[in-house]
Amino acid sequence: MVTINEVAKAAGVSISTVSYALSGKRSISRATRERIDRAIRELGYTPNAGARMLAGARTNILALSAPLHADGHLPTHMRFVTEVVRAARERDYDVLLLARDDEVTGIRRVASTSLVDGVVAMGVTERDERVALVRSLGVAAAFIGVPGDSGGIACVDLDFAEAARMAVERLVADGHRTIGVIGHPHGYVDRQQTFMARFEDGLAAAAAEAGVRIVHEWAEVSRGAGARAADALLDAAEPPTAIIFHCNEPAVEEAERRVRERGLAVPQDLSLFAAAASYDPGRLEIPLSGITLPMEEMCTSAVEAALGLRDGVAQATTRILAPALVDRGSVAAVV
Amino acid sequence: MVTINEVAKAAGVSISTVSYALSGKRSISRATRERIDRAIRELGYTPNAGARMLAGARTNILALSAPLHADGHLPTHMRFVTEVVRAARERDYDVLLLARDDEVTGIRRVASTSLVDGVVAMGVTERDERVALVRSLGVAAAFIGVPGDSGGIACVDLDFAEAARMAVERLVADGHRTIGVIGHPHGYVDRQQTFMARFEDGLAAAAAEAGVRIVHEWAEVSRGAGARAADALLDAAEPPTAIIFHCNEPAVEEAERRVRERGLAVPQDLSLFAAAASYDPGRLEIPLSGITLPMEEMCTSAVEAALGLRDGVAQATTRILAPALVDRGSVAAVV
DNA sequence: TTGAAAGCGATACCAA
DNA sequence: TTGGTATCGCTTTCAA
Repeated sequence: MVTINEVAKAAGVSISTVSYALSGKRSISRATRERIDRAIRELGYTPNAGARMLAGARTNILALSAPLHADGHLPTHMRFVTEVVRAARERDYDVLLLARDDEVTGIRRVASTSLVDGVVAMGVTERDERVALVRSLGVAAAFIGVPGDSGGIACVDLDFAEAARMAVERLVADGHRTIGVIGHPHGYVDRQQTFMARFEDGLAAAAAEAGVRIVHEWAEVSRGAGARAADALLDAAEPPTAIIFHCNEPAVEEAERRVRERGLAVPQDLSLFAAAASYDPGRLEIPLSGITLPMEEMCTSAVEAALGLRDGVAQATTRILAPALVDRGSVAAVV
Repeated sequence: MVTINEVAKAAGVSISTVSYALSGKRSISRATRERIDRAIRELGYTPNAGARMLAGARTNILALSAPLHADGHLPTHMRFVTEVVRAARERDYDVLLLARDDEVTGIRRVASTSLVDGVVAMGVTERDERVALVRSLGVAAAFIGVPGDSGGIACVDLDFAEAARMAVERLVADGHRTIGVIGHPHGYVDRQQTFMARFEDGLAAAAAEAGVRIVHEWAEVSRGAGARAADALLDAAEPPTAIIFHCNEPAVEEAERRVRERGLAVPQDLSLFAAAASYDPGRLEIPLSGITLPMEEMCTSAVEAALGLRDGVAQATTRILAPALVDRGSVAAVV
């Protein structure tokens, strides 16, 4: 392995000069810089990561705590993971993946050994044990999702309450008075994934204000659950005239198919709205008006927060992203 | 941060003794060991990762090169990733995820800086540039999939040719003479994912030997592709009496639904077989007889290979796993 | 069974 | 603009 010593020797300078040439932390004469660059190129030198970690203060590695549940949606999960990797790489960071029951203990391990400079946590719950953990470890961290006790830690999330409100208000504006909602598997609520409660609160508040009725169904992960949820809503005595989807893509696809099978035209007979979609609602069989989860921004923001907090978690703040509603013609006035 | 020095001081021993107590590389008296353990516990000591990497020869980090294509199946991809993480963690290794166009260049980066001890590569293609790369870098590596030029490198894969042969032979044994095959998106073939050619070769060889006809369709990722493929097969002048699925779960689900819609009973009217399934064919709407991809074993084997090769890539070998056929009643004799 | 000390390969301070 | 060198925290050889 080529070391900085050999480069220095080859370039006829001291190792500190090579180091500074590499980091750019002090000015180097043109001639010296060129000699160093040539030596580096010719020798094929790459600085040793371990030595850098030890001597420098940083590792240029970020940990991603990515818990996956049995009823979780793998494509959604994977998109978050790859977006975090992208954002990290754009900042010259590598990502260490903590998964498979190692999402919590792994944080302690990699942080206490100074393997990583920061931690990004996804799949955040209301009483997330990782909050206290990163606090006690004093490691820079950012949560994708807002836990109950978020004081002093960095979080980023879509404004789910506002997303729900916008969905309801959009439908109410078109005269809908009974609105169906198909939600994620109920396990999401049970394990207190934070966005669920905030979405539900937003729904209830907006519905109360507008004086409209909300009918709720939950689409489990099993095959046919989306269709069954749609049936349950539409078979009711007073069926909704609009449905808000707050569930994963497979359930939406099934529901759309069932709607079509029932001979209902969208939006003439039934309005559909995708809320906080982790997929592209514009590419469904029936493209849906709605709000898409800003994954890219969420992950970018989380990575930046996890890297910026060099002095610990104290200065961190919560960032709530405003939902953007895109109209695709799946919502219309009640006939 | 607590260092080994402080532990040594607190325990009243030298740092080398502490180090050896930690690594277990030389025997320590019971009394000394207890004093050290207590000091470690009381001080909350955890060895510094950077220092370990620098002084020791290893980093306890493994890189996972995980290319993802537009037509790739995210759940399958994710399962491979998590299985690699599991296998790595069981061996006290962490996984650094290389993705998002960094699957190749990332290998060079993490290997040349000695950030990782080994590399596991998935999504292997026939002429995979990562093969030459790991060879030139001299980094320990293991491929999940067998590239064209696999000499001297570690690979592990299911025996796709044998899987195809078993599928054909199973159907032929029940008298099927025209067999339909629904394959992965054709992009898999175009980019030369190695398992595709081997599967196709096995199919062709087995069909030729048995003197039966193979009719091929490819299910793209678009919605409805699985159903269309099934229709294309069943609408033919001489429709197959059996279908082998060598595609992802969504396509299989669609095809099954279409089969049902066409009023065909399985296996009375049509036999179905899942070959090299990345999902559980037993949990489909119509449970399928077939061969499941042994992901767990593949990933475990890859991780072990990537870790075992301490002296470079020279002693690596290819490991081909035998397919296991499980009968679930979806195949029967032609009427 | 234990200790002293020489590295490992960088970074960055202090001088020049 | 550049060089010398202490330092980071650990592993491992060599001695005792």
